[in-house]
Amino acid sequence: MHSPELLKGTLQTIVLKVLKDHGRMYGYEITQRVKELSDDRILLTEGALYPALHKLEAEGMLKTETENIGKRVRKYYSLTPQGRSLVKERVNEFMEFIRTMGNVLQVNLG
Amino acid sequence: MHSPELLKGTLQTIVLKVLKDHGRMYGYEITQRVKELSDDRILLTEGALYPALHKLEAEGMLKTETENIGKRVRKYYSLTPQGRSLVKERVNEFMEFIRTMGNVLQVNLG
DNA sequence: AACAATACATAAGTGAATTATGTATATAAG
DNA sequence: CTTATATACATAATTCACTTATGTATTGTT
Repeated sequence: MHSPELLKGTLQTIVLKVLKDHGRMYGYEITQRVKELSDDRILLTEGALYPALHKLEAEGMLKTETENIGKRVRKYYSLTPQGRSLVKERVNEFMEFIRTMGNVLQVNLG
Repeated sequence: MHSPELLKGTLQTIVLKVLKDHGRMYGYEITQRVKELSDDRILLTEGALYPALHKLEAEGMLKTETENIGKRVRKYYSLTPQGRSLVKERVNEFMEFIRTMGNVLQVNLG
């Protein structure tokens, strides 16, 4: 696992980008996908993920559809057009941040 | 300026690496150097910097020398051998984090 | 004379996260 | 069969690194 400090501020970016790349997903699925993509290095906690999803939905960035799987309920999230813009913004912001950090730390990233 | 959320957790890494690259520096000098290296994108606040320096000193990562410049006092910080190890650790940690984020976000960083 | 820059320091407040707790179904193992 | 693990959601309490605010004082600029 990563020193979790560095992860701060990246949750929204991660959630949005994963949703963009994989389309319609439910919360638990997002945690598993991120775990897989990060080779077990990023383990999203439910206490962080669900509030983040609710917030993005309230802001109109995500829309939801509820599905019954057996007796269980699944809540699928997908990007709205607004959400699609936000992904680009957030990813660009992150890449810009990395470029800056590369200069400050004088290291070659990527 | 960057969305400051992303900066969280990078302060120690920045301070240590800048001290490694430039040797003996005082607090205000560090803020100016980082501002310059980041092209005005990272502006360290005193409220964050000074406590961070004090903590690193208390942990034996930095040592200090006080100098009188006119009637003003300057506190110069430099890395201890332990501090030198920590820099490598922190920078490696950051690069590893970037690599992971590259995989999760499916983008080419650097 | 007034303002900005230099130079340190610490206390109060914020907010995104962790940790803890709760509910419930499905499946594998023993 | 019953216990543990995985699936699936949700929210409240707490933490802690940071921002913001405040304080002191010297030096350089307009």
